[in-house]
Order: sequence, then C-alpha cells, then structure tokens
Amino acid sequence: MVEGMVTMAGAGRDCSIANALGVIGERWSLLALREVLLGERRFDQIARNTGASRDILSARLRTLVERGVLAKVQYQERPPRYEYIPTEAGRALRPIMLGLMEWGDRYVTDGPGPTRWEHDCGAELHPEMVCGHCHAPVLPGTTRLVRLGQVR
Amino acid sequence: MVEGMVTMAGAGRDCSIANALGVIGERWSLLALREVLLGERRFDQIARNTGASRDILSARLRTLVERGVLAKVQYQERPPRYEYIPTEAGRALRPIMLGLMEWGDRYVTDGPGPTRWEHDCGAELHPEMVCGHCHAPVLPGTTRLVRLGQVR
DNA sequence: GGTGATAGGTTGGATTATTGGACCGACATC
DNA sequence: GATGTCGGTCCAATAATCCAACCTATCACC
Repeated sequence: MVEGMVTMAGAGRDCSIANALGVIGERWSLLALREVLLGERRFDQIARNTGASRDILSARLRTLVERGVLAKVQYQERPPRYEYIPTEAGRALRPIMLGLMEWGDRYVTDGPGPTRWEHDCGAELHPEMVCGHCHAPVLPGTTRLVRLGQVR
Repeated sequence: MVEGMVTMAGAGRDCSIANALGVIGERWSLLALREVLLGERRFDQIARNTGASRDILSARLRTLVERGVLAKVQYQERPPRYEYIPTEAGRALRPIMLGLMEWGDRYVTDGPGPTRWEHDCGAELHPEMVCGHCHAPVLPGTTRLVRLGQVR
C-alpha cells in the first residue's frame, strides 16, 4: 500500500544513493520531475509529455509531494485546479537531470541530443562535476573513501 | 521478456533522460553499479550488499552488460567464475552517483551521510555541477533552452 | 569418501506493480 | 444541448518482482 520502493530500506548497504532512489527512483518519477522543471505543471500535460498512465502518474506525484520534492498548489477555485511546483529539494535535482541527459546523449541516444541547453557563457551546455571546494574535476583517481556505509 | 522499461521508449518526449533511464533506471541497476564502482565485482557480494534478490540481480546485470555499462569477465576457469567490471560508460556514471549521494545526504538521509569521500585537495567531497566550458556553476537562471525534444 | 564453503546462477509459486482504457464531477465554450 | 477541459479514480488483464529453495561445479578439510 505504501510504496514498493520503501521495502528497499530494509536491507543492503546503508547509503544515501539508496535513500535517494527510495524517493525518486521509481519509474516515471524523474520524468514527471523533468516536466515540472521544464515548466509543465499541470497533470494532463505531464501525463501527455511523459507517456505515463494517469493513475500511476497520480501515485508518483503524490509520493513526490509527500517526500517534499514537489508542492501541489491550487491555482483556481471552482473548479479546483492544481499545479505541481518544485520545492528546493526538487530544484536541487536539476544538476542530476542534466548529468543524466549528458550521459544519455553520449552513451544511449543515437545522433545529436534531442534537447539542448546553452549556458550564459554562450557555449552549448555540457555539465561537469567538480569538487565544491577546489573546483577540480571529480575524476576516479582523485577521491579517497573516508567512510563507507555498513551492510545491514 | 525483454525488459519492461523498453516499452517506455514508445511514448512521451524524445529525451536523453528517458533514454538513460531505459538503461539504468530500473530498480537495483544503480545500486549494483554502485557496488561495482566501489570495487565489489562478484555476484554474491553484489547481492549481499544491495539486498536485491538473486534472480532480479542476475537479470539486471545481464541488461547492464548488454547495454554496455558493465563487462562480464572470466577471472578463472574450472570452475568458471566471472566478475563484473565497469566500462567507460559505467565509469561515466560516477559523477551522477556522487550527485545522487549528495542529494540523498542533504534531503533524505537523517544525520550525517553514511558514506563520505575526500578529494585530493583535502576537503570532504561535496560535488558541484559546472559548465564544462566556463566552469561556472550551473544554476537555474544561467541556462537557456535551445532545442526541446518533441512529444511523440 | 563425506561435509561444508564458495561461486553463480535457475526455477517455482505467490505477491505486487503497471498498463490502457473507461468513467466521473465540475465547470466553460460553442 | 453538445462538446471539451481538467484532475483525477476505478477496473481487469498483464507483467514484473519477491523470496526461498534448488542446482552444478570446485576446493579445502578431515
């Protein structure tokens, strides 16, 4: 009844990746969020643009609201109409979406990427992950594991 | 028989995020990849550390190999034993995993993150997404949509 | 020779999730 | 009055997932 993904917390490594996926890892969740971040905030439009069936989308939006990724706001009375807007946590997923897009463009999608962004600097956007402190790229050899979550 | 996720390509917006999720978006796929990137490359160990059931994990690893994210390499004969190692595409997902970890630490996990990394510069790793060209942070107001995938 | 451990799965049966489509109430517009 | 929009819910059929048990093969030990 709750959500299947929740059972995931019961075993495996204690890990924020697993915890994050417990919130946004179910099918359609990220695609719904993609639409909201693109500015599509109405149920019907999100349904059309993702291809999700309406009842699953309804369930996903509900969990995303419960978990604080989206907020559901009434924008008119009579008849009551709602829109979904991203919370701070939702907006914080934007870099991850762009990272996924970059990865998909490079390793999955044939031909040029169907969606393209330009940065303020004028260049086509190809995001890169850097250390928040020294701003050097985060490459495999440049990090050291300090502490690892235990397997429960 | 193929994979449920594949049907996703049939509708919705033409989008590399959706395409990427078609490869790595199923449950357990990213957690299996997490273990491989942490250096756990044997089936039993991945099963224990993720908490996935063995048959599902077996299916997920097979798709990840088919799709070029992992490679399955025999490391001994008699009895034949295999290990899973990341391909270039798999290693390219490391920044996304770190981004997910950062997001989970901040918005989902209670208390301090269970897993922590240190960068070469000496600081605890808090990755950040920047423009690959000018190296400025990718903030919501600093990008412009040039082209958007069509809804099919 | 027998027992147990390790490795990498497969099989079966029960439980859940997902799907597409139909349907609904409250309007608004033609 | 008919049709359309919006934000969903409900339904039956299908598909995926889960867990436990089992299997094959080898090695180590006694």
